[in-house]
Amino acid sequence: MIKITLKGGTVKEYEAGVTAAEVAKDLGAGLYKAACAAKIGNKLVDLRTPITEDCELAILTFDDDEGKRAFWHTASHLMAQAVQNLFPAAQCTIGPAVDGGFFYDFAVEKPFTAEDLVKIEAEMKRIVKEGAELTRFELEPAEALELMKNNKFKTELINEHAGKGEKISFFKQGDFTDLCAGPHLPDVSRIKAFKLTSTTGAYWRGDSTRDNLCRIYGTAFPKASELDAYLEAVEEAKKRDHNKIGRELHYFCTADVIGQGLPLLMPKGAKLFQILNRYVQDKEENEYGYVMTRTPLMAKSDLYKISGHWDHYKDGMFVLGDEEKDKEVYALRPMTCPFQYNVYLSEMHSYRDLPMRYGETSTLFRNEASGEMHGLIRVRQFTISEGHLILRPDQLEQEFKNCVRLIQEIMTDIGLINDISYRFSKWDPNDTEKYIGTADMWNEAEGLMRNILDDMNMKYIEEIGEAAFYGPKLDVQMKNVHGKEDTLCTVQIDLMLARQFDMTYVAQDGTKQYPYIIHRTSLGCYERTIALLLEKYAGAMPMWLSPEQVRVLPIGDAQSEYANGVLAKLKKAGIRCTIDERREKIGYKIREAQMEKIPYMLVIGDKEVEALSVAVRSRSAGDKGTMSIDEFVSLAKKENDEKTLA
RNA sequence: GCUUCUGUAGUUUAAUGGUAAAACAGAUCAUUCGUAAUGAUCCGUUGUCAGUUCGAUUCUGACCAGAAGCUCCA
Repeated sequence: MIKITLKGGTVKEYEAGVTAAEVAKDLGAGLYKAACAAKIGNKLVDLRTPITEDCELAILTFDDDEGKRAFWHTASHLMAQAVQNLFPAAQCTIGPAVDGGFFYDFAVEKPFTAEDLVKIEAEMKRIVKEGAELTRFELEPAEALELMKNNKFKTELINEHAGKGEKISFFKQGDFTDLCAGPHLPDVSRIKAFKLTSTTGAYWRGDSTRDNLCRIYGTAFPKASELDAYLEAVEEAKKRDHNKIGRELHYFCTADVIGQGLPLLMPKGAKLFQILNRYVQDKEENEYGYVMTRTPLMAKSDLYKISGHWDHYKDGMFVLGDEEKDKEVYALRPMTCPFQYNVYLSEMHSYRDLPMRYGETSTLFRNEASGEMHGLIRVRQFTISEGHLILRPDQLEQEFKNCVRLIQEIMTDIGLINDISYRFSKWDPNDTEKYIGTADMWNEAEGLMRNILDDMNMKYIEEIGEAAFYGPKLDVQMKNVHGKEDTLCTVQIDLMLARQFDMTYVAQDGTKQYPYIIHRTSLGCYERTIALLLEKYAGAMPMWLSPEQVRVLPIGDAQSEYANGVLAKLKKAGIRCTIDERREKIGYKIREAQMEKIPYMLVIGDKEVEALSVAVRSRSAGDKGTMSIDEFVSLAKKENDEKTLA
């Protein structure tokens, strides 16, 4: 007999060799029916796994993240089976669970169409009705290769696993067998509600030089109502898409003749940019000891050769001129680093001068691949709150922490602090081509960063191969309405580029030393942040970020003089406001202001003129009644100055 | 760059191998109105370039642009 400790600390005894499924059944029929996978200790296992020794056991259902993934993963096998039945020539490759569902990649002659998806769904329904059990079995690599000999993709995977001396595990349901590590549901019939959402291209193993596969995305749930709720939530989220709302509300637009990835900020977008920019610059200068630079938007290729960009990033740069023909070739800058380094290089620095904190509102140009552009989130020209800190090694920790603190303060003020996550982006030691410097330097830089992050008790995920070519990064990540994650801000430790540029300081002992460098952004890329703010607030910007904060709405011409007086008072108080003096009904003017999501409307009629007051309407709370002009001005000013987010 | 899809007025949407429709927006006129749409009149369009055709917005191709995904993202 073995002792199994369950959730909540209950201990039960079972025969050795009992499976997790059997334990679940023993605990309750409901739990058994809902079980998707299990966890023994910290190890995720299939429900069929026999348990041979004392352990902690958790039965995972669809409500657990890992249970969901097993559910979706099984759904992907179900889909693969349906595809195999309908398109026998389609070769299966891989099909994992992802956030919100699953996909499966197939090698096919002709990509699937929307009609094909409908047929595949119908076939899946038929299979579910039959209700095949899934069974797991293992083979020696040679046997596995024999079984999958007609599938070059599976063969490649088997050979890789075999190289590690592993047995090869398979899952089989009905007549469909797939190479897979699991875990899986015991039975496909549990997958009651599913939808195939889209079909797209994908590369084998994510490598653009290899086979182009056809991917089908889908999602699945135990209940139809859950599926409906999910699909509705996805639709709702899309309504907040900055690319839609930002254009509708006239924050930005694009023009075919100007080019891809080159959005135009309209007056409202430009105003929001200015609000954020002034706020960031003031904060950096007044609270964090930055000095500003203003450096050129382009440079000779020589500069990028020193920085390493010419070797590591030339494809991503807009080069002006022809290297073959022209004596000198220029390129638009894809980053600010070497420009600010040259500011540093222009004079001698003592250890007493450090840290030097250079900030710049910096416009950059990156020649992104044509399929990459997305609204304001991925563009070819953008402006970031750039900064480089030149430091002595002993200053690294403090300065790094301050960079993180600055970011956190800004994220708090603009209301995104609870929407961001942190990523520790490391180099890939197996892909040294992409990086400069030695393994020792990388280990040192990453060790320094890890210590600081842990010292700050920061929660972060680690990602290999996401580092900059010159150093590790702490990336501040945020998801857009489509669930796609992008980097908002970054703080990077660079022990390498000071050497490339021969940047030095004179130490206490008179020797020349190489400084450490921190590359960082505080608010990140303005365009991207504006995009994510639009999505966060569905266009209804908090007062302090609203391009137009108050609109004065006189009911008729008779109130014009008084209304303009109110406008002047607001302007004097620094409130961004306009007046709508058109001869329209008040309901019409209100509707427009409401749809433009202006925080406050001030209705002015004879009563207000008489009482020297204003009738306040808020976009969220509606008619708030009348108050004196001064009362409203101080209320508006307070909300603006305190950066109220509600 | 790759896969799939899309492109009709400023915007949202309709229709068609044979003169392209509506709403909103805009302009003009009238209306001076109390918390989400006053009325009338006018204005304006098939992304671009080729091809097929007597005739193309419709079919085909290329290009341009947009969407989702892949790849990429210093």
